[in-house]
Amino acid sequence: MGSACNWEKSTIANELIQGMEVARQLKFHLSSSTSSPDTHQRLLQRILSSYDNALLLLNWSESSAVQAQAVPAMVSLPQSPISTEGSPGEFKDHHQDVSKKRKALPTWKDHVRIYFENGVESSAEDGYSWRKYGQKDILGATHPRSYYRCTYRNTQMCYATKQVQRSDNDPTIFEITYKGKHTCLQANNSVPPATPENQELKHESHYHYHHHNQEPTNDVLINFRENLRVETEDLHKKEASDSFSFPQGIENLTGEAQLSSFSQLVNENVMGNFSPSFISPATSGSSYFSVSPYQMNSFGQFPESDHNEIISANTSTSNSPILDLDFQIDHADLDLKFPFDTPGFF
DNA sequence: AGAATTTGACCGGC
DNA sequence: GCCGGTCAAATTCT
Repeated sequence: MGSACNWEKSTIANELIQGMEVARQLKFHLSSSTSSPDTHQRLLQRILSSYDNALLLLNWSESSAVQAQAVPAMVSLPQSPISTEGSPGEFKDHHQDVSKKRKALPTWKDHVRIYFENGVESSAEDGYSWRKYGQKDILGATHPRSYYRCTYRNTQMCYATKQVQRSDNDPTIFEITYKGKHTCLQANNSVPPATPENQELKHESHYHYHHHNQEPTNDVLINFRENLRVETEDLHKKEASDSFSFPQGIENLTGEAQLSSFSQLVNENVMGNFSPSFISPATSGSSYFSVSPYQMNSFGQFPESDHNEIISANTSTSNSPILDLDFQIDHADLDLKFPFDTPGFF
């Protein structure tokens, strides 16, 4: 897959860019008397993760190709070349019957931090409608894990799911694991339903909510800067080798610098890694820039790897969650060949 | 009343 | 047998 190659390049670039951004942020924090050593540690960790991921991606180039071959049916699977648990060829026979067997869906994780800013907290919202279907106490975890699936699971056969778990170490961080891509058409992005994260927050954190009813447009970027800070963190290497985190440093830059920084990222093909979903603060939600994943192959259409974890950030742009199955892989190409201002695209 | 959430039971993987 | 993930009936919310 040629596109996969481009995708890898950009992903590696993303990692390096991210590392740089976080390094800048760390620099900023170091010169600030108010920041805590804890923050420094975390930033440092993130920098290391970024570089780890970049290196990992380099090493994984070959194996990802192998993986791609192993899953021929996964048309341009935007999966992270980094598979995860298990070796690349270790695909189980995926059953599509709705059994209780674990679904072999591509997965990726996000870490979303909730911040209080001027009394307004930001929470996670990814623009999709989720319905909680379970909660479990996880061994070794202080907080229970919540399970959500797409609201339109039955009506639109959308098998996207996600798990939300509050971090033990930092209660302000919610680790979100997405599985499967949305195949539903949640046309009413402007009126997104309540989000699980918010529920989490509502019930567990007593955070305040700030509603935004905006389309995922550029305004979002502005609101993003003003009202929230979201953080995606790299997970363990094997989980998030293909992660992209929104530049942490961005909030520490001055207004224009932020936008500049952001747009720079967007322009630098990172955009391709953004999924269309976005903030959709609309509901109970507050604004939150979710890093969302998406554009994975639809569960029903392709057998998917169980261990493709991708972290992608999203910007939203499209009303159609199902932008393109190749969205991530071909994002570089997409940028070049598919102007977002294409009539009818939005 | 319908939708969403809660929660104990069930199932499969390890 | 344990654990994580899902189901589905009961409950709560809108």
